[in-house]
Amino acid sequence: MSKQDLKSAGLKVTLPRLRVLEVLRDAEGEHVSAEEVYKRLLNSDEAVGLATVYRVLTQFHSAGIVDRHHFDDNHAHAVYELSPDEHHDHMIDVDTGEITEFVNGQIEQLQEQIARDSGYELVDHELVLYVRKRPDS
Amino acid sequence: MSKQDLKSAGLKVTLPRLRVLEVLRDAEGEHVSAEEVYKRLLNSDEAVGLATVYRVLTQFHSAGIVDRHHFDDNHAHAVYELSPDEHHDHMIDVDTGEITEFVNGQIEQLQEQIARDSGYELVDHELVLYVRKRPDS
DNA sequence: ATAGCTGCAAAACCTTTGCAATCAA
DNA sequence: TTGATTGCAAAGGTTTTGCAGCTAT
Repeated sequence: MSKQDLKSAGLKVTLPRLRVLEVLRDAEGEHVSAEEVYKRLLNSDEAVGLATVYRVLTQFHSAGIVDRHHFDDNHAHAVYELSPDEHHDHMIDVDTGEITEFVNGQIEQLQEQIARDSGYELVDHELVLYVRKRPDS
Repeated sequence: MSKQDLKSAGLKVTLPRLRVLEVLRDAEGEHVSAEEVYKRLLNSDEAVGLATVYRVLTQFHSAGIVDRHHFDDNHAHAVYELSPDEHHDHMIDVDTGEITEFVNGQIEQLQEQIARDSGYELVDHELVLYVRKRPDS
């Protein structure tokens, strides 16, 4: 239950935080910016200030509740998604901007190994493939 | 020779562009921001306007002359490096900010395969490992 | 000659912050 | 009650853009 997620992160259960969580849950599979979260809340009963959206998303990120990405497409702005149970990576169509998610255990394993071989432990990682539709053969 | 690189990219050979190239070449192994390139040129004979540095770096990036990264560390600014002959990935120490480069053919191959299996061709990719020094065992 | 390039200052953009009022615990 | 949270507006930092003058070809 989401209220519990907030409490265990040391965050008080407030309406704005629940609203942001709600938007993220409804955005399943999408990658939304702070601005986008803000806009989606404007159309609902209880709006939330943009500054608060930014603050809440940052707190969620620190708490491991959401993942943040800086895709090279969206030059400037960060996008967020609820942290998935199973980690996944991203593939972005450079022509359409469409984002596909994928999971590859072998790559995950290799990353662990590379870090270990260099005397590190892997804390996090980000893999993005920029791709283009292959002409039909 | 670098002048030729510019010409084949459809860019006129101008002093500002050569200066930026020079800074990037001298920064071998570093990952420098536009601001940083600008600063390094201030101390030289021929300074270059900050706007021009941004424009030139963007053009170089489009031309494939430089790689651009948005590491999650440098929250805001992008960093650049001359495109290496052999592609490499990055490992960032989350405590110190230190960046290490590495190459792993197996991962490269898997990426190609993932893209192909989804009907895409791989245009580019970005892999960053966020790591922490392992306590000595 | 002329299309492209540059510098400057201003604008655009995303994100953070100060502060007074409000709220959860 | 009281420290945390919020909204607003202002500020901050990076990057882009308009424009008049300059330059490479």
